[in-house]
Amino acid sequence: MVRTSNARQDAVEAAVRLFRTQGYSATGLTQLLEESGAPKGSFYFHFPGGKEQLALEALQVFGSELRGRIQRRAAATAPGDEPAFVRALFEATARELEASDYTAGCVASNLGGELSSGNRTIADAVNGAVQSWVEAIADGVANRFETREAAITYAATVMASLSGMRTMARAQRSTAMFAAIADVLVTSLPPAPAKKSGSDTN
Amino acid sequence: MVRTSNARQDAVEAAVRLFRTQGYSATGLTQLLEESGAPKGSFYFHFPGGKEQLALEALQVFGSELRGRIQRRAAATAPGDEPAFVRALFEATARELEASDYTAGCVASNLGGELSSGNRTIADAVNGAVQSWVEAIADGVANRFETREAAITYAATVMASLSGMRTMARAQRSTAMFAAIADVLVTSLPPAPAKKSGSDTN
DNA sequence: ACCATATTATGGTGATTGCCATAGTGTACC
DNA sequence: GGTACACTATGGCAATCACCATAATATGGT
Repeated sequence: MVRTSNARQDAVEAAVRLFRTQGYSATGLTQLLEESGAPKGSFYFHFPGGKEQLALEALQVFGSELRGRIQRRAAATAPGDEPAFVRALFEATARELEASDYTAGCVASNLGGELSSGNRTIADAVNGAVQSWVEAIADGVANRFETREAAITYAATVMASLSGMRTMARAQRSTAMFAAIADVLVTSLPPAPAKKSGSDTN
Repeated sequence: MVRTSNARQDAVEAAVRLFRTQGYSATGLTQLLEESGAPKGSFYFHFPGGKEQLALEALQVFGSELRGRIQRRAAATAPGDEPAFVRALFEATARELEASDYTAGCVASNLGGELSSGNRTIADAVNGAVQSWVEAIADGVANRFETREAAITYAATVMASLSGMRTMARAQRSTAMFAAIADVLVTSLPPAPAKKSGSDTN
């Protein structure tokens, strides 16, 4: 119960929202604090690391939210249902884009594009978030692959496609391609294994 | 030879370079003009539309350069060599990233991420560039598909994966995944057609 | 009631942002 | 040699940038 103040959380949530729609550099601290309702006076009390610290926390929050959503879908995927799992990932992204009128970008993608070249700390955090999503996707398709490495490779392909499609769809203001592209990726999913139950003794 | 001044071209080239590594908002006009050697006094003479016009021209230049590279590879692709074409696209992106020490981002991706939500003009230009790349990729794999639509869908998948992988690789400072991901996409390439020569009368 | 700490207000720092008006210089053509 | 036009220098615009020092206030535990 310690102390009560939602200023910190408000600021981070606003950062997530704004970094998604306009990126890092275009988002000023003033706009951020105004929209969040958080007081300006306490910003450097809560975030002594300044704007960069805020970005790291926003990345963390956005990262684990998305990871949670993927993990939930992966856990609900029965052996054999992997195609539906892959399709659901694209479907969910498409719905989110439509619901947001194509403003829902990706924090990791935006921060990465602007800061990967010059800020190793942020680059590492971006990479960490992305890798956690890849792992979660790999969990959802693991049954189709013999090695973890192969599952990771496939999951990375799905992740890259999702990220790239999000960017393309935002510019195009259309989600028309999502379903068809999910089909392409389902095509390269290996057939379900014979389940080591018996008949394949060699 | 009308007039001679490379100020315009210098500015656009610097814009391409800087928008690739740090994006739009993080790139100030001062930095841009300093690095390009172009004089500050004539900026609004050459670009009355200001920074946005510069962005549109940078997008145009970057877009047609990349399209040219894809088209050249597509034209050099013999029927049956489509897997090599797809692999070459990933290979080229990987080499470019390594050569630039992972600073070589994508102008369209960066401008899209920062401005798609609020600037329809830029969003349309981004979409135009991306669609031209998709078309060019589709030309390179056309032999494997019965309809143009199917080729475009596959090409869009490749494009999205390339874009997403570029972002991921920049944050990770590694191109280790590129070859394996190209393999995944080659897997979902349909087999070469029987070449309407004879044996398939039905 | 008191103290320690958590949180915020206020007001300002210098630097930089994109943009522009005005004046001037260069070169080409007649 | 003079006119027209392409180009650039200069200087400054108001606005915003991230950041911070200082002081005031709120709120907890004791």
